[in-house]
Amino acid sequence: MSTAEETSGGEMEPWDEVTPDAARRLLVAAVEAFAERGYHATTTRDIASRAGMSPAALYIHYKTKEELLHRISRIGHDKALDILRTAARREGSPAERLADAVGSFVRWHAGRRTTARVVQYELDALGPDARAEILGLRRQVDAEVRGIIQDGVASGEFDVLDVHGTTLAVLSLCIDVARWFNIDGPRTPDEVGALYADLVLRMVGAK
Amino acid sequence: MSTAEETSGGEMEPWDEVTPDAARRLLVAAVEAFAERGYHATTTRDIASRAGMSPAALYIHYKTKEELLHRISRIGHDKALDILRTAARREGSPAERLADAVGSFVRWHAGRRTTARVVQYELDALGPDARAEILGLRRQVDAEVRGIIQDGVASGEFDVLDVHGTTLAVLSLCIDVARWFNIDGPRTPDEVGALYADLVLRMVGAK
DNA sequence: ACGCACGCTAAGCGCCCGCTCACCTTGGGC
DNA sequence: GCCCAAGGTGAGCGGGCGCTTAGCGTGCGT
Repeated sequence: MSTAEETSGGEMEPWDEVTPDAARRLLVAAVEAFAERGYHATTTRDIASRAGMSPAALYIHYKTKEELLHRISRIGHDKALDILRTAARREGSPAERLADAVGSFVRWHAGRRTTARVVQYELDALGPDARAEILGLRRQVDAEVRGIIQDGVASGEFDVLDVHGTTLAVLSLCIDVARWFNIDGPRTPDEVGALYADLVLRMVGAK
Repeated sequence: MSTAEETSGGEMEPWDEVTPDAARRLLVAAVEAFAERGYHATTTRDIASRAGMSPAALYIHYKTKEELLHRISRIGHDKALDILRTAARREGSPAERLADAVGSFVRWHAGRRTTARVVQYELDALGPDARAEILGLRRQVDAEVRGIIQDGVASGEFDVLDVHGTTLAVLSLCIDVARWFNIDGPRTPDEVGALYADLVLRMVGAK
């Protein structure tokens, strides 16, 4: 439960794929603004001025304010899914894989809290189509974690009565980190990741 | 871990204390609107029309839209705290008290999901003074749960390394129910409460 | 050397927001 | 029967919203 070889706390900004530079600056500004004040309370003027540009500049790179949220949400969910897949598909016992998955997932939610907040809590601000796309990614996230837990149950390593419910609870626990985690607080993302990995192993009754 | 004698799922509307009748109808309308679309995305016209009144009627009973949120948040936190205190101070072993606390707290977050959503997720929309008042209530919520866990550790019934961190995780798990719970979904509030009480007893290593 | 595509800005349009105000009903006390 | 407080309405205010448009500067291909 202690090894932390995976990325995730990795402090590199994952927005490198967004080009050109001005579009990326606007997107990063939007992440900060949405995380601080919420999507609906954020104005396009606020986003533009954080990026050092005029309000109209936003519309050169994005059709609407909602497209910004959609792009952020899409990239964030891709990253979260990638983190879980990497942990789920490494070699090792179900307990090791689950601890790795929870540890890296929590480190991401804590270390990249602004992004995670937008990704996890602003889903309802998306229109129906974008929302449906993101919900598809969430089902894949759920499937990865459920897969690990099922493996542990099948091998007799875990003791779980309600696999779906426990999966939901594990993900719920990780996701809520984005709500309460404070970078100035007493815990580092690594510490929270380690604590949560331990707690989750207890939840599944790992031997 | 199975007994569920406590209230909390109790379906009586807790808004009886709000008078006169028109003020209560406006407040209930605001809870629904805030829960569905968020505080900032909700208009005063929407609240008033849900209550069957004109937009101006709102300002007879409340000074501002924010006062509505403040009242909702205050009453909701009082209720949540009351639920936890009742469970924490009953007689019984730490494990029984913790299971009761988690069970009733979760049943409230699931059964009264609209209120819980507003209470737990719209805190940042309050001004500094109201925010500080509510944060004080949250510290009392934390203290109640921490107290039970500390009792269990002291009596040797629980095995917990990080009491503060585990308390945070337990509350976090319960609170996030308000985000994902769907009244039309496969689980009843009672079922989720029972599942979560079991999971939390595992988290604290209850004998 | 020059044109023009591209990235950006200043200005502003139409709309809807939170909130106010002048006025209208209604029901109980005398 | 009359009055007035309490509770309601319709109209509308000042302002800020998301977004558009006309035009400007600059760098690159030729």
